[in-house]
This record gives sequence, C-alpha cells and structure tokens, in this order.
Amino acid sequence: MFVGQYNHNLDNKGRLAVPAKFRKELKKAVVTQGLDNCLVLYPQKEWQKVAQKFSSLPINKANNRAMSRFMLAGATEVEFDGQGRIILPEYLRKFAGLSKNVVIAGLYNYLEIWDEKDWNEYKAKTEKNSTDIAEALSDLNSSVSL
Amino acid sequence: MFVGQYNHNLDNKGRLAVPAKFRKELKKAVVTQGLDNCLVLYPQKEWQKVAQKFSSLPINKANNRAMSRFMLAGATEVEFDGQGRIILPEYLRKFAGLSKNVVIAGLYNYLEIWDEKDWNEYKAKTEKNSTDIAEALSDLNSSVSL
DNA sequence: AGATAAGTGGGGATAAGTGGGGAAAATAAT
DNA sequence: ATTATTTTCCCCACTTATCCCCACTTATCT
Repeated sequence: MFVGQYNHNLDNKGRLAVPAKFRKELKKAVVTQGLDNCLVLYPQKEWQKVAQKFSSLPINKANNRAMSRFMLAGATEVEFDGQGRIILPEYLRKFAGLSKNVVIAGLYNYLEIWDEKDWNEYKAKTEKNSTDIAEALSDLNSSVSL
Repeated sequence: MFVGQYNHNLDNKGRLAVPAKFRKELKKAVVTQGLDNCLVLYPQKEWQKVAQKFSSLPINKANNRAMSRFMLAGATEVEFDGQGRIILPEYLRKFAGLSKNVVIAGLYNYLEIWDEKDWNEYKAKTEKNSTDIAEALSDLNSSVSL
C-alpha cells in the first residue's frame, strides 16, 4: 500500500513522474479533484468502489449532487509512459494550483497530489496542532490508539 | 519486545543504525511522525493495525483528513541494509529536528527516535514532574492505552 | 588483552527522475 | 481532398539520487 511523500517536478508538458515505489502497484489509475485543494489518484480498483459510492448517493440532497459532480465529473483516466509518468490535464493542474514543484503523498489506498507550497503550509499547520487534533480524535473515536 | 535507549549517530546520508538487539525482531518496519516531535518505528505487524485505522476514518471531517495525512503520508517503509541501518528521508529528519546525535528508545511494541538534545530536555522535564504526571494519569487500571 | 560483534564512514554501480527532440496522429485550413 | 499546423505520444540522453558493498573504528565479551 501507499505511504510516504515525494517531491517531484511537473515539466512544461504537464507530465508528472509517479514515484517508482507507487508505480509498481499501479497499471491504470484515475485522477480527480480532492478535498483541501489537492488531486487524488486512485488505482482502477479503488476508483470503482469510490465511484460506486458517490453514484449511489440519494440525489435529492443538493450536497450529494454537488459532491458527486465534484468527484465524478472531474475524473480522468491516466496511463503511464515509458518513464513512469502521467499527464495531468490542464484543468486539474489549474484546480490544484500546481506550478512546478509538486508533492505526491501516499495515503494507504490512494495518492494525493499537492502543490508543494500548499502542502508545506498545510503540513506546518497540522504539525502545530497535532497534539490537539490527536486528543480530539480519541475523544470521538476511542478505538484509535497511537 | 523493545526496551532500553541507545545513542546512535545519523551519518550525512541520513542513515541510522538500529541497535542490534532491536534489529533481530525487525525485518520490515515503518517509520512515521509521532507526537511530541519524535519519530515512531513500528514493526510491520503493528503498523498494519495503525494504518488500517487511520485509512478507514471518514474523510468528511477535516481533523480526520489531517490526522491521516500526518500519519500515513508521514510514513515510510524502511528496510535494513547489510549493516543494519535504515534510511530516514529528509522530511522525517526535518520534522523531528534530527541533526547527528540521535536517541533510539524502545517502548515495548515500538521504537521512538529522538534528537538527543530534545530527548534529554524532555527527560529532565518529565523526571522532575513524574509524580505529578502519574497523579494526572487517567485510570491506568482500565483499558486506557497510552 | 585478544577476539568478536556492533557502529560509522565513504566510494562505485545501478536505478530513478527530468528534459527535450522527433515521429505519428489528430485537427484545422485552403 | 490535400496541405498545413498543432497536439500527443514515444524514445533517447543526461543528471541526480539511491542502494550495495567494502573497510575502518569503537565497543563488548570471555
């Protein structure tokens, strides 16, 4: 499964090299918009599950419709070239505010793609509050033990 | 299981020799960010449990996402080279403020990795207040896990 | 003190990441 | 319909980082 974070560069053709360790577990993948202004990359299998979930949400709630459109309509299938790179279409790069320096993070069963600057800011914020967040978590869900 | 503390040196390639006594019980391991600014090293088995929990948190809550990113994206699978060393990636060294002198402490079912200076300060502080801290501990007898 | 194991440091081979050129395909224009 | 222009894709080459091995130093055990 996917863990860790890597700093890679987006070249001027919109190509992004997926870390070799992740690549091995990925043949086909789907990239779409994620929360907190990042992109998410699912292996084909995981994507099926996610898409299923969103498409089966009751459509009477406005929030459900919005979320489904966000995730499903924003999605693109990506393939790897000989060097293990994928092409991120312009609208996704724009959405996530990607310039050149990009962070690819493994979140166990999927990947996230961030603009490096945003990632660093988010990380700094989280680390500063990590103790509080951890304590709040364990209040809500006592089964999470560190 | 893991007990005791060792002072080791990080070389300029980011490598850290794991104490031989610990090494014997570890084939594969995962290092990630811990609370109080240290790194945590889990044996593969322990890690599976932890990762499972974090990866299955509902992603609709901001705190859940933050915590998952902290623990999962902060993690790295580490392997031992012929000399029993692991490589700590730059972002983890930076997170824990590791320079050269490092303390590796066994906490029964996992290891902690500290910058030596921080460790000494933390130790001094807690030893001075140990009785107070013990008093404030909630029900050690019940199922509370630290 | 000698022997053995553990920890530390560095160099060379190999793989991973990055950038760019050119062929093929698609689209658009005459 | 043919040509021209743009876009996509594949391949090659370079640079940088990672891994593996060897050698030295320090500590531990008998």
